[in-house]
Amino acid sequence: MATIKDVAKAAQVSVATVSRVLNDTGYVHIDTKTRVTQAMQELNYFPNEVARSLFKRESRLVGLILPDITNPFFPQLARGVEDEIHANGFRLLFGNSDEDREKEMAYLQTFKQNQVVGVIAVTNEPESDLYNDDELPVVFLDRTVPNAPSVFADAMAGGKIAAMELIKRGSQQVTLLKGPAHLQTARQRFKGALDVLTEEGANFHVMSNASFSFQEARKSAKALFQLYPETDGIIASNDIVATAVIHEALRIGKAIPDEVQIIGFDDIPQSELLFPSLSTIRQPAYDMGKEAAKLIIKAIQKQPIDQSVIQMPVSFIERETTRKVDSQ
Amino acid sequence: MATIKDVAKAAQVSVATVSRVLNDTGYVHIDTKTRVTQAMQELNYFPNEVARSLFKRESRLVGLILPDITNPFFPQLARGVEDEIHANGFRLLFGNSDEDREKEMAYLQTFKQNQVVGVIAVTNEPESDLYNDDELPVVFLDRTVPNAPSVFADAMAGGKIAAMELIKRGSQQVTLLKGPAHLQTARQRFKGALDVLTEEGANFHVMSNASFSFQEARKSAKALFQLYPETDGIIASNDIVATAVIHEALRIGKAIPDEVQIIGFDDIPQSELLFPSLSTIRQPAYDMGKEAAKLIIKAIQKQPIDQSVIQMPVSFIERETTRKVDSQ
DNA sequence: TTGAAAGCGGTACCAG
DNA sequence: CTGGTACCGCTTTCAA
Repeated sequence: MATIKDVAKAAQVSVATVSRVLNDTGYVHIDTKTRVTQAMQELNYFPNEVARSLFKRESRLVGLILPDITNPFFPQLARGVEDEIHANGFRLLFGNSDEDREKEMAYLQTFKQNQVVGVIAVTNEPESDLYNDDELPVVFLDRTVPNAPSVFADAMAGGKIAAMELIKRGSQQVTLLKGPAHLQTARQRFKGALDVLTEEGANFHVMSNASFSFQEARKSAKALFQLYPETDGIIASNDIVATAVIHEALRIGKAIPDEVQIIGFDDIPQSELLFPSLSTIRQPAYDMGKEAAKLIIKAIQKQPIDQSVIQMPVSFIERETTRKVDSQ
Repeated sequence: MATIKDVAKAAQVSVATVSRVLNDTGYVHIDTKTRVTQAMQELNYFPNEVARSLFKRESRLVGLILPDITNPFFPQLARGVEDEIHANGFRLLFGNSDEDREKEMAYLQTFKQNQVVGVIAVTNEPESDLYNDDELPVVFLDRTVPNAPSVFADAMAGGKIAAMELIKRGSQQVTLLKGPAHLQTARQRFKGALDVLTEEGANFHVMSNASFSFQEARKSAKALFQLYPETDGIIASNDIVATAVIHEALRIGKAIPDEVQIIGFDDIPQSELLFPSLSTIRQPAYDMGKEAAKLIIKAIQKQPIDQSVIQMPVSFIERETTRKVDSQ
């Protein structure tokens, strides 16, 4: 790799001058600029980002911490942030935390050691002092605390919509699958649905399924149909759980959506590919990632931020696990 | 952030000494070592990786280039490499290429500017001079050229197994869905299946579906059942395509697996969650990622590499889109 | 066993 | 308009 010195020598100028044309700062005669530019090309010169970072005390890197890229909700998110930061000349430093505080801390630490300019985190511990560094801009994605710069979906509205759509489509006996208690989104979804069900004076049951894993969800689904065989409408805590419910319904011969309607949350890519395809409450994951990236970029560039808490809208995606409204 | 100078001052030694205890190199008196260590703790000192990288002319970063993290096959790969490099103290610099040469080049360039110690790439252009840099170790994942350090699955064997399993399970009229011609894995799978079908003297058709996208695959699936209604066994070019085939079969009322058996490739996570769940040829994606990471780490550490071309085994995952062998 | 100092590849200030 | 140079934080001779 050629260095700035090599270029300076080739162009017969000082490194200061090369730096000037590189950064387009200060005066430099048009002719020498040409010479320098040529030298750069001939030597296939690209500035060493590390040296730059050292001097400036900041890199062009943004850190992203996700629980697990293998969980189908996160790739969309990741892609959204990556596209946006890439478009702004930043690169992504990435780590899976497995929702483990130690891991999270380790990543954050090394991110800082690499002088990242900002971090975007999907974390269960947004209030921890882990993220309490006023040197380093942080935006929380999907999971958050009040007033922290963050991007998340309107989970409560999602819960409400799910309940309303089920009722509108004629479910009389709804069962609510309550997700992991430590996830605020899950709690909000639950609360939204609960509120509507209560208001509407509907009959319903509540079941906890503490995990989003498919295997766990399977057990919950099985239990659900045994405990509440009269259920004709199910609000699952997310699409994975909804998938397990579909499986169980199919297995025991319940007709979907005629005997039982099912609604999920998230709209992960495979929900469309299920059979029957899953009606669900969509979170705009890709856009959420993008918004988070935009926020962090503004913070990095110290631009004024009008809105640092961004709630994204959710929407009902009607597919085949709910009845058509006309046909009820 | 405290610097090495701060520590030196606090411990009343020179920065050289601090550096020595930091890196455990050279002699340093036990007592001063203690003093230094204490000072580091008190100041919450962590070495600046950027400064280190600059001096050493290499970072602790590994670059990963994938076509698109949103494609369900890749998160597993990514997770495999991330886990392995993380365990070895490296961090991941990540980018989506969309199989676009320009993007790929841009990432590679900035990776180099950030002095990554190695890169792992899923690329269609492994032979391009893009990757022809003898300074920088590269390992190709999933897609490769002969003799380049790489990790990939035995696609040909996969194709063979798929064909054999279908025949063993009684399919008489197989249709082969041929994947994108530019992907070597797709070609190999196809060839493997073709060989077996030919050897066995089976009746079969071939259809091209040039894309792995679900929408395109849908069209191919539709065409397939129109053109070859007698088909009773389908080898799809991957699981996404197989999913589309399942959909179409279900839509037109073909019984799976009784009237038509279907086999996919990859074993992406959702294949298990389909209904009926998909029988498929599994690629050990997570392990492939891990192996690639191990390879790059060896290269980085200049350890001897006995095997730089690693072919991973594939396996038949029997689920519900193929008949049971006993029951035929 | 320790410290001084050069230097990694840039940037930016100050002089000229 | 251009060059000299100090410095970013760390590592590594070299000498003491």
